[in-house]
Amino acid sequence: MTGERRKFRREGEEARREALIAASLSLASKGGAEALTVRAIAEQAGVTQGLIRHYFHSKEDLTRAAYAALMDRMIRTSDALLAEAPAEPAARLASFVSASLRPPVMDTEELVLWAAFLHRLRADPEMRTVHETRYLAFRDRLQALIAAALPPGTPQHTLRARAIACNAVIDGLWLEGSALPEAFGPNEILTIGLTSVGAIVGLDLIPYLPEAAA
Amino acid sequence: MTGERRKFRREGEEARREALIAASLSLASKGGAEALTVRAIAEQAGVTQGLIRHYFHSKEDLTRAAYAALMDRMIRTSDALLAEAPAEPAARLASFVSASLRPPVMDTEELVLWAAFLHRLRADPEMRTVHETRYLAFRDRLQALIAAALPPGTPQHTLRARAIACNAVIDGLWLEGSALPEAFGPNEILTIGLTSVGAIVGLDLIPYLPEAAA
DNA sequence: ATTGCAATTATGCAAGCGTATAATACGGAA
DNA sequence: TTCCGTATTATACGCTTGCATAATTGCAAT
Repeated sequence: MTGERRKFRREGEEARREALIAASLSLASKGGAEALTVRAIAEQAGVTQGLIRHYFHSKEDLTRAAYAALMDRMIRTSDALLAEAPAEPAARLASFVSASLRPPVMDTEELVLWAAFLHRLRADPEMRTVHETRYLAFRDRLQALIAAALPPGTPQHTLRARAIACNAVIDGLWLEGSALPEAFGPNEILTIGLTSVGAIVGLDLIPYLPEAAA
Repeated sequence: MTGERRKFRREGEEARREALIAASLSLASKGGAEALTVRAIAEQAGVTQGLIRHYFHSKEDLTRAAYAALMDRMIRTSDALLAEAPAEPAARLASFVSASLRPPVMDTEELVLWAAFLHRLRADPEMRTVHETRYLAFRDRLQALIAAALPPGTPQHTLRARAIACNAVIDGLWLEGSALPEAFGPNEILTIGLTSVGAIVGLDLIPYLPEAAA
């Protein structure tokens, strides 16, 4: 007669933390920051809300962990791509650029997800650190790719400047392509990305444009 | 003895709407989207919260109006700059780029402000339209500047592609410079912006680098 | 089987949110 | 000076939020 108490299984701490983080990212990618309520997260993870405070100090703590996990996932995805990329330097650079300007990276949900955490960077030093780490990780990879594609002996400050610039084009195109997908033709962003990264570093990357899908 | 009812003056509808919009933008630039509560907005505007619903259909309606006002302000600021810019095409292009990569445009508060509205673009078609309008307005100005600086007869699709690319570099540098100001040297972003926009359109813009402040 | 611990659920609470509505007082019209 | 429309304030309601605490139950050790 009395309230039927919900059955449950005991999972390890690690599994529960991962599930809660995954639930947070899933919700944030669809509904932005406002979708991140303890009740919604718990439901998505298949638990009740009390568990959140059992495994995380606060909801903000979970949010930070989710952001760190997201940044980590992005870096690992990128590294996995590079592991399978061609060996030729210019081709490697082109694959890196292309991958950033195509789904699933260039995608409205990905933009929403990123934006969900963006505003917290201002006041939260820990999240700023995570953000900076990821930004530098990407830029360093880009700089290594650029260095490999240019004549040896190119000065370090030139490499740094070009990496910052290329990273900026990619970020800008990603942002605009994700926010206004219908404003651009198929492959337009991709073509422009390769062209302008090529112009900045002084290479022709257009031969490496992947064959299109329509 | 009874509650001292607050004194007030009757302002026109226009003044009150503007005050509420200004209050919204001021709060959002410091505290992001979560700072936008009807009570905080009303206090900042020097009124009580009931007035918001008197002049706006809902808080969401006020938010939309504030976003539109922000976009409008950005465009008018840019146009005012161009009105005072030098006549020579390359110099004009360089001033446009420089202005975007310096305070008060490149600024953490400006980024927070922008991010406060970003997540609403997903589900709100009206705000998407406003966003698209501003994006295209900027890009069109950039494209006109590029066209003026290049030989006449440059094909339209080339101009479009270069405008999209330049806009992306500027956006990307603005984003990164606003989010991580301490990660770059003084004028580094500015120099990189002029260099890479120059590389994309095929001009040398470095001579137009404004003299620095340290 | 029994026990004991902690993982998990259930419940409640105070605060803040947006919104609705009623009461008030400003200021132009007469 | 009075009066009236409405701009403005005051108050309250219902809902959701994050968090705290108490009650339960799965499960490993014995």
